[in-house]
Amino acid sequence: MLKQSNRSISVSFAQIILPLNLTGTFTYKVPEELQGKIEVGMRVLVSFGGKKIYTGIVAELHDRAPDTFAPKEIINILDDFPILPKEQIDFWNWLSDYYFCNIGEIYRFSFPGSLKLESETYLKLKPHAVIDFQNLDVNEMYLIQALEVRQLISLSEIEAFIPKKEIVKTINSLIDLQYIEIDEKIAEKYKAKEIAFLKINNEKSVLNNLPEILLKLKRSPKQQELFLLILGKQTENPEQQIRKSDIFEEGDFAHSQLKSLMDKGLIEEYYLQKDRLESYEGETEGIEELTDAQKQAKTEIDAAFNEEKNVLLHGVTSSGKTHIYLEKIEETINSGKNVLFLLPEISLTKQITKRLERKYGKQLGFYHQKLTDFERVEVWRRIRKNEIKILIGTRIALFLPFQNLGLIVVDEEHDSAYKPREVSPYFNAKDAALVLANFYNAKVILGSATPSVESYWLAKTDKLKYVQLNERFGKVKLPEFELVDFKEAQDTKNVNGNFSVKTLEQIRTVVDEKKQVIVLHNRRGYANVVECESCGYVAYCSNCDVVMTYHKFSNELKCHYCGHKAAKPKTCPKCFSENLNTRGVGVEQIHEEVSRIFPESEVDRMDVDSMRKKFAYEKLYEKIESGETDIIVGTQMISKGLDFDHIELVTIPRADQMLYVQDFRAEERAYQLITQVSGRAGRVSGKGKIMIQTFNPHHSVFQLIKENEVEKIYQYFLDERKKFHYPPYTRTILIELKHRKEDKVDRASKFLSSILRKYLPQECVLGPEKSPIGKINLLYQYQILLKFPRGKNYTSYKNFVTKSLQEFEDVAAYRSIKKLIFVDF
DNA sequence: AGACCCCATTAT
DNA sequence: TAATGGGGTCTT
Repeated sequence: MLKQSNRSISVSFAQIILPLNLTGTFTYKVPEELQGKIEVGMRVLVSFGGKKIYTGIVAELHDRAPDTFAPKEIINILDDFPILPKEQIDFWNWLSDYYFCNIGEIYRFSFPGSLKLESETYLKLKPHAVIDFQNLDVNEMYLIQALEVRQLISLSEIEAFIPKKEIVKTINSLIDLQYIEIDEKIAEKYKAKEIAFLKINNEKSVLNNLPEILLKLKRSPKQQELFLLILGKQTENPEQQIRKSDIFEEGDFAHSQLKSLMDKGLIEEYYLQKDRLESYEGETEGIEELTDAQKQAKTEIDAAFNEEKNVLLHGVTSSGKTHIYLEKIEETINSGKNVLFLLPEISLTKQITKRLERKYGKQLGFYHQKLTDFERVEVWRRIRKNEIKILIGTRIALFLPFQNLGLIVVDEEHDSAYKPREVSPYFNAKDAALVLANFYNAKVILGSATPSVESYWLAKTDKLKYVQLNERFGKVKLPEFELVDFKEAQDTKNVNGNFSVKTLEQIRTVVDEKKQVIVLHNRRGYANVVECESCGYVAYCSNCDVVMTYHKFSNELKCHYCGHKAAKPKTCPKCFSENLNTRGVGVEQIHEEVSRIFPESEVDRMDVDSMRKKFAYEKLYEKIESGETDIIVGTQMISKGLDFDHIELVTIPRADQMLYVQDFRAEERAYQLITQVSGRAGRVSGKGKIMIQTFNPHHSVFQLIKENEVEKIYQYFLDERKKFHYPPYTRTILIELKHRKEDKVDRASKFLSSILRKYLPQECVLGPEKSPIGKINLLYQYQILLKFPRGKNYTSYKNFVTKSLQEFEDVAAYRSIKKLIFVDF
């Protein structure tokens, strides 16, 4: 009876999300036999375009027949249960809507590749199918015959003997006839990782006949040695499995020797499946008790959560934000819910991971961009099966199929790695986390020592609960700031290269005490520009409108935008003068200088270029931890994750250059970078010192940092933002148009902005103008900036933007123009 | 994204 | 005159 009534809800059509960068979802017909089984969130196989078969996701089931086209049928369902929870589908829809990106793009970005089978899907004969060859056409016959010979055939292999156009028709017809089926097990590209182990075959009889066996092996001493090694291991510790790879690592054996032993029936090889994800196996331990200040903060968080409010936890460096996270994580887990812990980059997870590992062992999972696809599938499955209680991951972890999410922690919420501009879809993981949590009815803690101005504003306007922690753990003193007037130092000739004598003396003092020094210089390479002194020639990138940066270490010129490399010219390519000079100081040069001034000290460099080699980061990390390194010279990289006990001085030789970037967030970033890197100093001793060299010691940002009055600093930023109509007082959308032909983008951008002006208030549309970097990778770029007042109208403004973009799209001539849309950037 | 069609440029 | 390739269109 129940089944009957269920069936009366007609679900003859489905909206399918395809892994393609196309607008919207696609309508397919649900065939009769799938009608009881299909559910939203399941994966399905559908054919799209010519012959291609894709894995789509059911976004919606309905019975509204389309009237402008005849929908194709869904070929098959791939899951018994929805692989994607409802909350995730809501989340995808929100992202697509809010960030003007196609839902298929989100699907492609967020789903492990091997869960999206394409034309490599395999077909097989249905067992016990009785085939009536009389009624088959030629293609169907071919396919059946091929399957009788080969058992399994992939879709792409079928192309060899069936015309492309006929493939889908043939398969569909044979599936209809119940002759063939899609082999799901094989179709899943994912395979569990297997590890080879060895054991003595029939240990009892071997031990009984040992003398004989050894005699037999007498003429092959290597085999005997190998045999005895394995036998020894097995009898010594029968519980311990013997890994094949360990044996070959321990002794100098050849695989042929093992094979002979196996052929003689003495040794047996067997395989065990292994999780790719290494889990911590050691003991788990409890959390240390909170300090009074931390307890107070935690109480405030509890209160906020009770009022259904999310939290901005603003805690100075070393105040023990992690302690508080751990408490809340513990509570969430105890209440039966799961936790997502977001970090800007996975490489900085050392400390938090160690602490969580010790406590939660196997219930902890990791998920980030650096995992292989198979590793991703493993984590995906474990989350799906609710086996992971805490997941530590980067922004991509937002897309895992959480079952019962109770808390999301966004650590270092200000970090720009949460909104990279390089990869689409262009979403801000911090904002997305708030929305995702809402769908799951979960709570969020945004944590940072230097919150973004936007988050601070949300907290101050009561949209987030503001919780502060302003003393360092153990009441350790905050570092002392000193602004060094570099102009004055120059005038009084108290300068050695890029350093004032005063700064150098301080470095000397700290190094002599066997403490460590950080030198921050946030510019890659050796020099910005290579310039000809005679004719003024400057080396430009051949693909971009930027000068090439000189890297002395690799002796080449690099373009930091497209990656183009060129040899450093010995003479000027224009006038052949040998008078080539460099201008602009990069971190390599600072490193060289510091090494020269402190020849007996160990000076190391830390930037993306020197950390490119595998384990370079880990090696340097250890070197610093062990105290071998005296002075670390690096780019912004050093402001993250280097929590060492013996750093007592941080110097920034050319602090001004951080402020002179054409970006309304430049000052905010400078503040964050300086504060973050300062937090590395004096974490234990409380004797940290920061020396900032500047030509403008009276600049507001430096003065405010020195004063260290948080409220004043943020008020300053907010005032500036308000004055120039920037976020959080407005919402911005940046539209970037790119094309190889400059005149075409120029015209297109003018056209698009004229459409936008038609619908939107004039003051909301700025531009078009040539982007600050006019050409990257041979593409000319123009931009239009939209600024909208916050408030209810935003949605209607956004709808007009969508409408304008559609009108723009309608012009055939402009369809080849690349459009990038950045919301809230 | 990928298949297909149309048309222009180019080798033969 | 055939061949190659770029650009544009369409896919449910």
